[in-house]
Amino acid sequence: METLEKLQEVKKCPVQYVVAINDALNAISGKWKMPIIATLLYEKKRFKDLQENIGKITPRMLSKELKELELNGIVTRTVYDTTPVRVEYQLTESGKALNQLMDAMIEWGLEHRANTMK
Amino acid sequence: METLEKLQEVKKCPVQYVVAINDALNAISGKWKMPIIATLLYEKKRFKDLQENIGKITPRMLSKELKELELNGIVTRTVYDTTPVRVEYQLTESGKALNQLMDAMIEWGLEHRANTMK
DNA sequence: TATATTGCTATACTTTTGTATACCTAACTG
DNA sequence: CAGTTAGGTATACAAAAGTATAGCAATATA
Repeated sequence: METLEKLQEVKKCPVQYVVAINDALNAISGKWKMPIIATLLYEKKRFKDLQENIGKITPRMLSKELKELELNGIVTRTVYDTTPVRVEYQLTESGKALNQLMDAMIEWGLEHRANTMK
Repeated sequence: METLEKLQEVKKCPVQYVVAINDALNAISGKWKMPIIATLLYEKKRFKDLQENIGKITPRMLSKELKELELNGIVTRTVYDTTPVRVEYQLTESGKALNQLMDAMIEWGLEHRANTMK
């Protein structure tokens, strides 16, 4: 019986699902990833634009987060060979698809507030 | 033009949405919340059951996380006045509803792996 | 009486995450 | 030629998150 339960659990949650959830968490966790992604959902932006849009973020954090997002395939960084150089950040397909995930979070969040207030 | 853009942004993302996303992030962020919630999705459990199911979590972390989850309305804690006392943890409606959010994360995660491998 | 189990808490520590402040290069602006 | 802008980096530090280890009260079990 115990073994059966374990088997059912395994059936319900294969390893790739765990990995998938982990990837998603890595994509959105932390203080600044959501603001950055949300800003880029609207349109691609330059470093300074992001800084101004987001507000209190330090250049160090913005730089660090953008690097991580790029490494994780959420954002692409394009350097234009103009003078002065322009650097543009935009969401990849995966990055844009986070929109759906944000919707699911909003849905849950609103419902949760409704639940806990009643 | 700039002001218009700002207005559009506000329209697209009202404050309650930001709050909702924040609530969702608080519910699922960190190393242990997902494992705990996933375990409880299956059925309500006692402290020791959770410890055994999850594996390497220390009692300190489990205790801390459960308290936080309870405070945030994700989990309820019930003490049965038996000898010895039994304490059972189970998901609230909001807690159970995180299932949908997990599905969205899995969907995104799988698609993301497919994207980045191609 | 000695040991085990449940449901934790206490203390001290390490690691990760985020902040503050200053600075750099290359170009352009007045 | 001093100051500004873009796109950052370097260094030091503070705060948050997580780990390791020990212990405790109340019962139950051998």
